[in-house]
Amino acid sequence: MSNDASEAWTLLFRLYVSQRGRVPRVAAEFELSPMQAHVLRLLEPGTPLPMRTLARKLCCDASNVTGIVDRLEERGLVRRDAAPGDRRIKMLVVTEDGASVRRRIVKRLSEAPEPISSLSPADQRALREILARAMTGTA
Amino acid sequence: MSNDASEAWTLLFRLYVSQRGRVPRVAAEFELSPMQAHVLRLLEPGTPLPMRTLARKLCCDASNVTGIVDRLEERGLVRRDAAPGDRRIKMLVVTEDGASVRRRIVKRLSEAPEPISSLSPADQRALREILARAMTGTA
DNA sequence: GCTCGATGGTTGAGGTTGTCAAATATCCGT
DNA sequence: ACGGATATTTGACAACCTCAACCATCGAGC
Repeated sequence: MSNDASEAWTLLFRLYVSQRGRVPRVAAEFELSPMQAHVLRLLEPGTPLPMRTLARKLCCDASNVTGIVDRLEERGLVRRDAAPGDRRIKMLVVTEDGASVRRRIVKRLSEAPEPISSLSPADQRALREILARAMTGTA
Repeated sequence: MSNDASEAWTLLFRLYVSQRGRVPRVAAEFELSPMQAHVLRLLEPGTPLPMRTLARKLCCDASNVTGIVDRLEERGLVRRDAAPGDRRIKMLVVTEDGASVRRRIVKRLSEAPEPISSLSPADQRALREILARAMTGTA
């Protein structure tokens, strides 16, 4: 483990933490909790996801997901569909309303924050390329 | 706003989210909640911090900080000291125990995750340098 | 077919995080 | 000394989170 790697990670963490307020703020614009907005973001329209898989993505207990999805479902942003072939599984699908809200949230959250937007164009491009390489294979 | 900047930010966000489980896991090793570990990290030993300032760093309501600090104080990791010159303010200081736990948490969390450690040495170095430039002036 | 262990999801209890409104104490400018 | 701002706390209430317990279903093997 190189020093560069660990320092880069620490800086990346610090950068994210400095933007800690963004998700809650954007979520609030849509009257959603931060977690609800996050989950909505994770659900790709047209690609149903089993609850269990979502729990794994969130690194949290399955019982936790039940409540979060309950509240998203009450707002009509998400639906629980049956899975073909396995009656235990419930597939999460984004409704039309959900897809609309999701699109706007994704757009708002993709705006680069000041620490990145103030970098030189060359740095921005290099950063994008390096991070793209880092994320290949991580899904 | 360039495309590179926004894509770089989106990738950085994805990378962080893919490591979402780390803080809770490390915090649990010390029997702390994620937020307690985060706050302990924010408090530099030898540098007292007013509660208010901490609330601003956390982007949350001041009343929230009261409870978090209460629990850290119960464990003897943090202390509320009087501020010289202004009796309204309470300064947070890390105790000896707190500094010891903090040191170990910081160390555990600074280990670079797979997406970064698997980058080439040149990319790791470039990433560190670019992020360092991004974070100058952000404190 | 039938049993058994594993898996997906929910429920209930209990603690933590988060917001808001209201209360208290202190500061500071006039 | 008055009055508006600031720092912190309290109480009420919603959301998040984990754990243990539960039910339904699946799948392997007899």
